Amino acid sequence: MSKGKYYFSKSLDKGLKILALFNKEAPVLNQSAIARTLGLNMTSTYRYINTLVELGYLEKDAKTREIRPSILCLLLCTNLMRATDHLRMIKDVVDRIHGEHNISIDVAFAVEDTVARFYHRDAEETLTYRLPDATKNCLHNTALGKAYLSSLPDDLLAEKIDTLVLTAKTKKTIVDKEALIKDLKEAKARRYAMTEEEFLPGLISIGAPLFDPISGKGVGAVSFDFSVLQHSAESIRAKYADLVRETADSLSRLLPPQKQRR
Amino acid sequence: MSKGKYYFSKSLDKGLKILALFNKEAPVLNQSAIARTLGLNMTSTYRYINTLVELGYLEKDAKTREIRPSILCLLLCTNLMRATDHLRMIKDVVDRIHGEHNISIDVAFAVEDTVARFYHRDAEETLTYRLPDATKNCLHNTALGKAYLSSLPDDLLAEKIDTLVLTAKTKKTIVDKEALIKDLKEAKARRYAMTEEEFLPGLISIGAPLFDPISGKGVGAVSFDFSVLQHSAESIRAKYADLVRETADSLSRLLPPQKQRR
DNA sequence: TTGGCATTTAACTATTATAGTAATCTCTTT
DNA sequence: AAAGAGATTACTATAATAGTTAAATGCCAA
Repeated sequence: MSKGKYYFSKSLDKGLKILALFNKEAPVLNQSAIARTLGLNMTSTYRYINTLVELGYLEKDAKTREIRPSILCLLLCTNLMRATDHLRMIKDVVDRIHGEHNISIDVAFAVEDTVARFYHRDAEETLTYRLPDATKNCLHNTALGKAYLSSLPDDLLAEKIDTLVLTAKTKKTIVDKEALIKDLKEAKARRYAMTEEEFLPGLISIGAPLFDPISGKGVGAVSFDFSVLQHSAESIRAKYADLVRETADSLSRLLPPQKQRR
Repeated sequence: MSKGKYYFSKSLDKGLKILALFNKEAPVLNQSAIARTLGLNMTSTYRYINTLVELGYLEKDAKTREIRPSILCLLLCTNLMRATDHLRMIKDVVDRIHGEHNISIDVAFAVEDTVARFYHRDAEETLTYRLPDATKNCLHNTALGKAYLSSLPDDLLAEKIDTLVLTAKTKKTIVDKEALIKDLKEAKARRYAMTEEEFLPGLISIGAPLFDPISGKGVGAVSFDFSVLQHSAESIRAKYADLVRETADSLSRLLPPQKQRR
């Protein structure tokens, strides 16, 4: 076993990778698909699936052999989600700002190449604590993503940008890496980022980064969203730049101290 | 390796057992507590925790060494919960009944000795899809629990009852096993169960069991809850017995086919 | 500061679990 | 009935883990 990975359980890794395959788009899978996706052979795949079935986290249709997360799995998830309940305080802050200013608000965290939306509030939305939509490929074209990127130190930013594929969601999306870096530098200087119809036509957003309260590292962002029909970019800057920065600061103070990677 | 467990990964089992330790009451744990609870030695505990930390599902406070589920873990949970989205249809049915009759409704599933409440709707409650409260020790004193028990075949019921501890939540709680069995037989015959202040003084509930649409096995229950101040047991029977049975039937039709255990 | 205590991490192998091949079984389709 | 795809089982060499022991680290009190 390689020295650095002496305290790493590959079996656990694989089992969790199987669980992580299930989502809204793939609520049901079969063994072959799992084996293929993870690059495992059928026997190992069978072993891990069987383990998860025996433990009750997955269930297998007796006839079709289709595999899906079970009710027990949901229970596990719920408990885990309850364990991170500090995040509910985020909701309270967002609700307050939303109530006072009647604006659409998003809070998201960056997890590897994904932006995980944690809380979202807008006009017709009355759900509470409706949970993350994970969106890939939006670091360069949303205020959330750009605010987060602007929080990174130069070396890490360069590294991230390097791996990004700047897909053009709209005509205004920034697709040139140099231009993006320039935009992010400006955002960093003024402590907020803006997107003007770079993600969706008609959508203007202003966002500020969230920082881990202990380490000071950027971990996510908060953004306010507006329609071009109601607001111009200039009026948004004038009216909301301070608010979005203050909101980001309030939220940052609520965050759980971030992980230490060994 | 014992023959029957040839296809069972102990490592995955242990890793998941660690994850399953976290909940609202225990949002943060340390290595010793985990080792103690699971009966693992420190090295193995360290290995699995370390694996989960490296994978990003847990995070460890650099100073205090406290361990907690991370944002990535929440993301996993959310995805898994989204995968079981058929359960959202349950919400729709419950909302409809709630809207038409303005009654408090609970839907729960039995998972081993636990009743996991899936959806709950009452007067002041406007949350959507607020997820399970797992409650132990309520099979004998709630309409949900009794309805579920009444759905079991005699042999399985006898087995369950055997392991139950009939704690007296109120003066009216049935604490005699023979009396409980008699009560459940009546419930089975009329296809609904009732509790009259057996769980909480002032609370009367009527519940009907949910059955897996394929196997026909009992998997949970739905109940309506009333206050003694507004309703008598007799009026509830007269008014809601049919409705609760029909609701249970509607919900049963929506359930995902249940797991097959090998 | 030092020493004592508790907790965490690391090194080290015997033991055990797992990977992967190949064989078998079980459906589905033709 | 035959062919084929997917799932399951048997079987071992190989790789991973358990558990012992030891070292490091952090914490607290003197």
